[in-house]
Amino acid sequence: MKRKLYLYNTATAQKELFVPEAGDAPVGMYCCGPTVYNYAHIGNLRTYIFEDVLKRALIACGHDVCHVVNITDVGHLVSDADTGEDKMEAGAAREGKSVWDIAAFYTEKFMDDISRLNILQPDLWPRATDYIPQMIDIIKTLEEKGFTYQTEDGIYFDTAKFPAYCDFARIDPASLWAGERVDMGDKRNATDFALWKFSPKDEKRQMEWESPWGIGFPGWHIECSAMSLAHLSQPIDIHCGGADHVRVHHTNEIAQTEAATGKKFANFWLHGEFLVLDKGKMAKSGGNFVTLDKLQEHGVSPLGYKMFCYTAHYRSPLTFSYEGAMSAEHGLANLRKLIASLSSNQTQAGPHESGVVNIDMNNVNRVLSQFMDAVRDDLNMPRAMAALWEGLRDDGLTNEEKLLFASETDDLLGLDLLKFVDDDNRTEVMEEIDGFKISLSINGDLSSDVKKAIFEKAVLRKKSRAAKDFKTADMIRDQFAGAGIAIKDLPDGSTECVIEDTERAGTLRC
RNA sequence: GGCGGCAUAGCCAAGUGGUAAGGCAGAGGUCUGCAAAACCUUUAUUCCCCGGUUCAAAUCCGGGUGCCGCCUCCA
Repeated sequence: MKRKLYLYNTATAQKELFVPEAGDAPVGMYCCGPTVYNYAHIGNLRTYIFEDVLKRALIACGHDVCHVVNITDVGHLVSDADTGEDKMEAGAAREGKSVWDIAAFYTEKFMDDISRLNILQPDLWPRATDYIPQMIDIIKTLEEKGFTYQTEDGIYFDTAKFPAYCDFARIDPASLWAGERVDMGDKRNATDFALWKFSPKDEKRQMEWESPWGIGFPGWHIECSAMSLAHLSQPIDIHCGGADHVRVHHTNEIAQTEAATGKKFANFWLHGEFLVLDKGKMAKSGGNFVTLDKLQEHGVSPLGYKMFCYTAHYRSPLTFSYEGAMSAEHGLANLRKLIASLSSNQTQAGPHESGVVNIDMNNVNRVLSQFMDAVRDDLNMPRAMAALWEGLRDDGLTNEEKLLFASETDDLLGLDLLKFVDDDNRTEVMEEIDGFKISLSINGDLSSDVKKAIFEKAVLRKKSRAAKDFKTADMIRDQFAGAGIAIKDLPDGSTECVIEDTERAGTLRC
């Protein structure tokens, strides 16, 4: 049985009930992917995080999904509508490598980012350069139908011949002229765009192909039409991308695809808003971009950043700061600790008797439906996260019920919420020395020498405290802190030393 | 210049007519020699400003101010 999912459709400018085109067949979901000429910054990544939630929500609502994300490894021009350098070629020149090397390198980096963010792998990762024949076919069809014209530097789509051109972005073509920023070149209309570009006569491009019109390379927009049509049936159920794609890229995709096929291109169009800085947006060209690695240097993990993205709705700009991202990192750590505390079997809260499996699905479903209602309402993650916190603190649920609830929500969130539950890597060593109970909680392996040093110092601290020599006791605590060891004096009089980093702990000596 | 969006606590932000979610940070408490950790409690009479509609407005309307995005490669 399918659950209802409401999504905001850019094409109609309203929330609509999502209905797949083809009944029980997998939902076709096409997401515009990266241009692999540089690292992805966290603003780019925000969009893939939103698309991941969308995909997981579709699955949670009972749909199968065929998810396609393209890799743009050719044809993206640096500037000036359809003139100027190709991004790939520029990147290659910058780094002294071939364009193919550049593409391979940044493709791998991007996939690594996706994996670190715990984003579900797309079913297909088509690369633009593998679809040149399909692109040429579409352009040929457009030519036959009279939608194209040739200029000195390429084949162009004549937007004047596609009257619905302005519908999607709700633009007034006349107003575009007022901007005085459109370099017309030989184009007939400001909105016309290149389908095929000829290689420059005086230089050899690294990426170029034969075509009926001459040696050259494809325009940027045609690749998405070719790759989406190659793998998904038309109309595509859902087409996604960043908000910046509405006006140009997606408008052009719709024009060329619908002109060529005579059919509707896609039913639902979803767009993720930008991650913004105090002063404007994050841009690859601006040099102010933050990568996942840079975030980690500031103490924010990839999943901490994902958590940060969940604080805002995907259709709202989200203001980035390290402070804000760090608060999400803390929030995620608190969430995991809270969830881990549910599994410790010494506490048995809740209205049920201990010793039996304390799970009443009615209770789990009650809080889970609060969470899912928010998700199903156009992916309202801020509300969903609030529902998660409230569910975990609901007195009407047993720990087991809460744990199941957390596990279910994590299928949607992908935050590794149960990370601290059943942490097999952590070992406990307990010793009683001179009447003092000391336990070590170790994450990894620790040599017996270091263990001995820790025990000795911990005992010395206890003795100092007993003798009211707090100066010595506090000094030892500081030493431990310096070695990444947290000391907790527990209510039963014992002391626990929590070792997070065994390498740092190794610096401690007797 | 044209089009669109936003303005809610120290920070990130939900909330589109019925009396302000959630997270982070902060404060107080329990515990402690002091801490840490944990737990408990608490934090916007008010939603940029000025008018208006309404029994009722953060939410609707008009005006103003400020910020941002798109129109150019962009997630």
